[in-house]
Amino acid sequence: MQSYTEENYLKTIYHLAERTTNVQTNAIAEQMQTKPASVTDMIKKLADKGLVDYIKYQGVTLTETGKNTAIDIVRKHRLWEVFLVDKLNFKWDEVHDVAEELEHIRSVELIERLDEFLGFPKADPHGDPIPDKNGRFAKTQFIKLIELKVGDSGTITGVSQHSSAFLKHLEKLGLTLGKQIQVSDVTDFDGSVEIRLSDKQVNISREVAKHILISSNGKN
Amino acid sequence: MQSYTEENYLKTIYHLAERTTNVQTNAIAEQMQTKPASVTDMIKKLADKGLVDYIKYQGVTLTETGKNTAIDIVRKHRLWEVFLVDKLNFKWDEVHDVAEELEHIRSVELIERLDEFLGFPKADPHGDPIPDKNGRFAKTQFIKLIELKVGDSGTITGVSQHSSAFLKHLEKLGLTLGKQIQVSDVTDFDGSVEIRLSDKQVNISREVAKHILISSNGKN
DNA sequence: TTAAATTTTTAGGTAAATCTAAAAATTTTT
DNA sequence: AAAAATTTTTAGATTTACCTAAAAATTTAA
Ligand SMILES: [Mn+2]
Ligand SMILES: [Mn+2]
Ligand SMILES: [Mn+2]
Ligand SMILES: [Mn+2]
Repeated sequence: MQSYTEENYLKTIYHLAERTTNVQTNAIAEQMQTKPASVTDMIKKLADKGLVDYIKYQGVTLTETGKNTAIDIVRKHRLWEVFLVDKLNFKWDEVHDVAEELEHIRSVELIERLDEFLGFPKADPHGDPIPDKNGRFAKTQFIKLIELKVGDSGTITGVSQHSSAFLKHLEKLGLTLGKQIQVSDVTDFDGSVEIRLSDKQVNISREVAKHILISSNGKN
Repeated sequence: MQSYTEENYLKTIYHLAERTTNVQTNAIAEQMQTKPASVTDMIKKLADKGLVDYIKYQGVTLTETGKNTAIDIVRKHRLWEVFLVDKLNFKWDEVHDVAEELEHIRSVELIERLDEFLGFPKADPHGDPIPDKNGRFAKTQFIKLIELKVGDSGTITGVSQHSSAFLKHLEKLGLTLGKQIQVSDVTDFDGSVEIRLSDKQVNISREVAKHILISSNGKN
């Protein structure tokens, strides 16, 4: 049984490992809003518990057990987010912090029943896949909107930035999950992207386009 | 902002104060499954924070702030219990431990929306009243079943014992909330009570009868 | 291939919530 | 009103999760 803190470290390491091969102390510290020295302390503890493999100065990797634990927390986080949005009418930009607390509630029964109550959802409100109770989930194949060429089209299926400001911005532009889009132009001046939606046309900065994930309908 | 531990202490003191006027260190220790020395430490801290009034060797009482905080936790505990039973199909004997964790989730918005989602319930699965968002709730007037005389009837509206064993026992006997009962006999030998239900007759020990709460339909 | 910059670890400490053992205060019993 | 029993507090430690400052290792740049 892990403390909330240990669980948060495992989750952070898991997410960092999705992007980089070897996860560095400083990266963990930044993510956890703590100091590198504290991270080193915790890594040693997690290593003692067999949750991470650790060689001094070489970063960490999750062990099988550690990875399973992390995935379980991710599962809980995402299921609670679905609950908050689908059942309690929260907006997609309001759920993260509460889910951050709820994910630590320890009851296998609770999560299985919640999953069922929600209809075994496959993705959370941000398009992220929800692992099933055995920790399995499809590795979704997204393309960043920024990578599309003029004329390409697809469906918004996720975001790679969960800040409230970003999500609110997308909402205002009508760029929400499930929306069908087509890139109609890329501005020479600043690289901003012109998007055609079913009913309107919007312009988004490169920065925004980087964090919108598209499931492509192939080239057009 | 209080820690989970502080919240649990406040809630325990609140519940003990419902029964006794001055709440003793040892009583808190027993309830919290900890040592009296630890309780003294925590009481001092709560007193420093203005959540309890404390005079050495004289026990504690909650301040207005302390009491409001405690009631808020009780509200959350009971709302989550309703959620677990009504929405996730938990039995009334399965919800306590999970609610014990959920009650500490800190989000005013979450609880208000949960309350609404549940239809603003007035009582939890054990018949205990749920404070509204201003901390107000009707002080329910119960009679213990043990206090009824032969011939008296009423409705089961609560229990004063939340252990799984006790609740399972009641369930097996068909003595659940809302059931109409009449005392048909009190056994001379062991004081056990004979109860008439709509469809059957059951016998319960004095110990069980002490913990069933009845809203009386008056004498009969 | 040194020197400089960066990353990571170690050393030593703090605060919260516990504990045990022993002392002090209060209450109950003779 | 003593003595005995009970309750409560104090003293001194421990564990967890942090911290700062400084040392050590690694990586990058000159
Ligand atoms: Mn968290
Ligand atoms: Mn999410
Ligand atoms: Mn609790
Ligand atoms: Mn209850």
